[in-house]
Amino acid sequence: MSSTTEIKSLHRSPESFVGTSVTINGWVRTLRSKKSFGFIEINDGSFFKGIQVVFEDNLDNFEEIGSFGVGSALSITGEVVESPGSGQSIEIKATSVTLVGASSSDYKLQKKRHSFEFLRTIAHFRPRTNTFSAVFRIRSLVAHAIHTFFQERNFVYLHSPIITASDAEGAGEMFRVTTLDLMNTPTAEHGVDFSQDFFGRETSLTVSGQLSAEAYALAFNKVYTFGPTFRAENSNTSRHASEFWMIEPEIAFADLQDDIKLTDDMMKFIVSYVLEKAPEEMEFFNKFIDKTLLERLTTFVNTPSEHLTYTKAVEILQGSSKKFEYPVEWGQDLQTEHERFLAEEYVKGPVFITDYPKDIKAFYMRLNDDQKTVAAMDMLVPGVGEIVGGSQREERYDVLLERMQALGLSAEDYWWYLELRKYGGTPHAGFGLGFERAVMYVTGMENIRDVIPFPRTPKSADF
RNA sequence: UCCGGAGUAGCUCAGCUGGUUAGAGCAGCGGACUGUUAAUCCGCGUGUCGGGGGUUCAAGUCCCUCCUCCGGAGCCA
Repeated sequence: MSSTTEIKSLHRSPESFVGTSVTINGWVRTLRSKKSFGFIEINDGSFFKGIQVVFEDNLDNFEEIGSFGVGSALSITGEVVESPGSGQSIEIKATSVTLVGASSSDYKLQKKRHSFEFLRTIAHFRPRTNTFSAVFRIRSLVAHAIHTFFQERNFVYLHSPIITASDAEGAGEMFRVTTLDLMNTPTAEHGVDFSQDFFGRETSLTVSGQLSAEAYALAFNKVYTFGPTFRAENSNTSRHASEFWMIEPEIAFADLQDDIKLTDDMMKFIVSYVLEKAPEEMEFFNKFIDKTLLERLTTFVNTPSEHLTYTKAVEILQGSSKKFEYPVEWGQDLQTEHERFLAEEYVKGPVFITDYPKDIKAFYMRLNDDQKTVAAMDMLVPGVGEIVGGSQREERYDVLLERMQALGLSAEDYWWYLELRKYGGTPHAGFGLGFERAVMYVTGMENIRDVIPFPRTPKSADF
């Protein structure tokens, strides 16, 4: 195949291409043909914008070109010229237009506006639309930003296992992994005999890599995981998916304040990175998806984040004149309406809530000196809500064991996790960032299904 | 899972207190047009009215049930 030019490079330095001949490969977005000439807008996926191609009746397949449908794959060679039209600075005057892959008139992606709901039903075509082209380029950039952030700070990227032994994580319903014949399962005294299963025990898809990350943080000091996680919860919301990606850093010799600092630095790095690398996409989101997006993101990057303790947050909520559906009471978890009020109305920006009552938080979170709260933190952002959840981990063997016993957890199941506290344990902390929620925050997209290429949610695993 | 809303043409939607041949815009197709930008102008076609059951002389419209989707809540990231 002859060398091709990416449309992105045409847009980034148009002057340098004027007068030269280029070949581009891409898909037809719109095609308008007239009696003796016509226009093709073609997009190759390299850039948010496509390029306009002019074809005239001196081409031997002029008639045929006029009949190419939206979605056709074309290879076009031509001269880059300054455009006499007002919509673009340059265009390509075609010397050859070759049909690589035909489309047809029943192509589902029409040259008109479509609802996101409809586009979800044609998930294989939606990356060819402006919005999803931008979304998934940003998603890729956010992933790169995350790796860059941690690698630059000498964190080790840990691949935590995707198949895990069950009952060792305790973060929601899990998808079972088995090779047993479901029509004829071997049974033991108390149900299915998992000793005959592939791994000789009951296994599931991971719901969190945190426990693995803790072990590795106590060897490498600074690690992060970044991979898929699975929750079999019957959650039907715009913020939950059954399969999603999570970033879970873990740092040793560190406390909750270090953890918060890391979270804040990371989030600001991601936002700055995307604003710098994808200005066209971000302007598009600001114009068509959320008109306050750029203002919100630049404010976030340039403003120190707010911190509130849970206790203080409860006081604020109780003292506000706002009427809540659920009453606010110390000891109760904050409801979505409370979190939204704090982030969207009280702080008007991202806010860290720390030191929650121990009874509403996980067993591994470090007990504070007041014996009532734990060193936990949630980062709440306007629009998305909880985007990060983290904590300083309980490093004291006896305190951890006591806490597990109080919650009825088996020390046997967590034997290696407990051993980390017996041999060279240190104060350490970490957090989990929902990758898709970060993408939603950065793009302004409101439904998690629209920031995942092929989303898995309850009752939906098409494609 | 709970609460609320919706499902009618390829898409977005209208269709009144049941009434006989179910509508519009857009997309598509055909034609016109020397510079379009979601082009414009003229012409053309399009339906298991989400599935099943029921009430009725008659159901897109009323009732029951199931399914799916959307918004909110819970669970969380």
